[in-house]
Amino acid sequence: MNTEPSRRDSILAAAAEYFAEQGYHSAGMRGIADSVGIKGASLYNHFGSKEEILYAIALKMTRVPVEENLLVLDETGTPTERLTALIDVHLRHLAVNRVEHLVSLRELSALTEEHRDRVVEYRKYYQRRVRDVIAAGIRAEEFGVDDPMRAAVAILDLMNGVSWWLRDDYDIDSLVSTYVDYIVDGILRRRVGVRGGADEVIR
Amino acid sequence: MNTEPSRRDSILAAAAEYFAEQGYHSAGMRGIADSVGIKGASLYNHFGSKEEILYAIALKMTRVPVEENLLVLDETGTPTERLTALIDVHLRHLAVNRVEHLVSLRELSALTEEHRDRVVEYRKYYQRRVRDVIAAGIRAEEFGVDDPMRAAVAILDLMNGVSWWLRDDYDIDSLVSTYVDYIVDGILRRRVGVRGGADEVIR
DNA sequence: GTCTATAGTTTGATAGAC
DNA sequence: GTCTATCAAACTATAGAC
Repeated sequence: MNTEPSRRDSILAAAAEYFAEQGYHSAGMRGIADSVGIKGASLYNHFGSKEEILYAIALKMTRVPVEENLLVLDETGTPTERLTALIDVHLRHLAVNRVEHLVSLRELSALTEEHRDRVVEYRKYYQRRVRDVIAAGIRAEEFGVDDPMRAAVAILDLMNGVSWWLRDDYDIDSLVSTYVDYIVDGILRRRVGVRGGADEVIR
Repeated sequence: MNTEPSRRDSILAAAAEYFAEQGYHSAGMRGIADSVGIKGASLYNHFGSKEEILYAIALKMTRVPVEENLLVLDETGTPTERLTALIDVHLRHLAVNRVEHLVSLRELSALTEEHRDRVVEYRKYYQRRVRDVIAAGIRAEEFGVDDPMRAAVAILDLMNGVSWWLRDDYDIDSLVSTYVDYIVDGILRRRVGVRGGADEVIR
């Protein structure tokens, strides 16, 4: 098995770093090529255009979470357990791919309309799946919120905000545990069983 | 009193719209000028450079909140009351200046180092003030979180995330009320007085 | 304060040798 | 697949007439 990163992957990694630091439109093909150790023109042997590089990054950061993170929602368990598992994998995936995540959030408007639509579709699907597990939690009387979609948007904003400030030396286990707490026991106000419903707990 | 917007203000509004839509580096001086109804060269009678336009937008969206929003933290009241008031004014300010807010969040890296430092300083100060009122709430046994700074960052990510998706016809009163709930009764797990502490309520 | 005209760079992308 | 050389276009910013 070959562990060498392909040239294509090297380009994507260098471009993501560059786009994150300077912004997509400010970063030039020559700069990206420099980081990889080749000349600007050689990039076009691997990608048809600069926008296709951005699209590859954005697609990876939206399709992979849909295909991998969402699997934990299909396993057996209560809505609380399944959502907790999703928060865990979501934040860990974000932490491992922090710059790519930041770029795909921030540079969405730089994509062609067709590519942007594809990316947005994945994001909306992810959002709906989060909404659905929240709705299931409400029906199971585990969660105490009114509007599952609004809660899903808030929760995703909260988690994705991490990509703006996360540092490499940050303790991810601690981050995950805190954010599970903020979301499941906090925003969604997980009910406590015998102690009564959320209405008694709050206000 | 003159209610006409100055040419300078018209430029800022048009530029913010343009930057929000296309991104700072992609938006050209000609396009901004077109929106205002003048030629590109005329912009330089009002701003020394394109970057100064961005700086004016970013500065307005960081200095004004510090000078105005934070006033509510100095009024009398419990930490819960003061933080609730801050969430209210923060979200309303964000809603009124949505595109400027989005631009100043997203295009921070396009500022010169000196300008970026100034903007970041305001943001950090704002963050510290939020942290402080959370810390006061913990001491008063109103809030049940461990790390006030981490909670402050999360709360600001949650609120600022709104600028990515808010639409003009959104019901702001409802938004404020939901987010106060998410934050004060949710993330910070406001204690309930006689019913016992957060330890009893959660888990 | 706005205009026309343009300087001076830099950009994304292509052609063709090797 | 990488290189050198280069094109055409777009950019920010300036000069100078009005």
